[in-house]
Amino acid sequence: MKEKLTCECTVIHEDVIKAVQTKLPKNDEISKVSDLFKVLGDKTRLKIISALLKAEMCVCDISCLLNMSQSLISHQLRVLRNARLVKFRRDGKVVYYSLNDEHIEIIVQYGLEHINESGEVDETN
Amino acid sequence: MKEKLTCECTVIHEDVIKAVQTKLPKNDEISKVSDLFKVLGDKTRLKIISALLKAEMCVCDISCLLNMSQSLISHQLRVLRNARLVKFRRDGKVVYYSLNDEHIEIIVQYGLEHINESGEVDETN
DNA sequence: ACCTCATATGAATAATTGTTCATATGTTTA
DNA sequence: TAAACATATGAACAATTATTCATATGAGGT
Repeated sequence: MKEKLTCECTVIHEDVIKAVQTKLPKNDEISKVSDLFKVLGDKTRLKIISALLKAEMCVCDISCLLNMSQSLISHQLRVLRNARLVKFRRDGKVVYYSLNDEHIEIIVQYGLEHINESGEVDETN
Repeated sequence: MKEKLTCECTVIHEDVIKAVQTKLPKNDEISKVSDLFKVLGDKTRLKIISALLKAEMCVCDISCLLNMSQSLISHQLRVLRNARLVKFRRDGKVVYYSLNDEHIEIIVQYGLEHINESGEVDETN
């Protein structure tokens, strides 16, 4: 007879569960990684990142390039800064942003490969 | 004299903007990639993915393992299915899920490396 | 000291997304 | 065919997040 765990359903493969249980990333690692992907999972921010992959740019440049308000770009740059994806330097009134991490290019690159290989994402829920 | 573009601010580096402009990914590529990261940018889904990295599992297994309701797991598996991150096979009443794509492991791996190297994410807005 | 310009930010609103609850579907077994 | 169980799903609600608008900050030039 199978025993119940904390969930509402009968455990089907307790051995598998036990084996996997010990190998799961820690909760706070999961948190951090999902926060990272959350930051990458936004069109505006991904456009900013794509731009910064090509060149260091100031807020105004990015705003012009993407045709989005300065305020929006500034807000999103803050999110990118908090996630340590971008760094900045100040030169007089102008603040220049650039990417902070080589991983980002690779991650975004893999993302592109994935979508190019696996075809359309099914948007119908 | 500098000319105005569609944005509200004076263009500071028109040359940079023009150079970058041609190299940006297409809008629909940006959309698809950000959709992918959006899917990865959720703790529950990332836990499911982490589990499936280790073994094929049925819905009930995952639900038990993560101590989350069957309904929640099922909903999130649908999101993962729509994004083609997981595949499934049915065996009687039981539906087994597994990862659909080798990229995912690499992307998640890079995510982990990023967060381990760049220290804490600043949560203070 | 004042004006201008680049950037940042708080607060309000709009939009999206995650979770729960109730229930439906589909398969197996009695 | 009825009961039992695994999974799926619609609708409501809760929570989070993106965007806008108004305004603040901070630096440079006059």
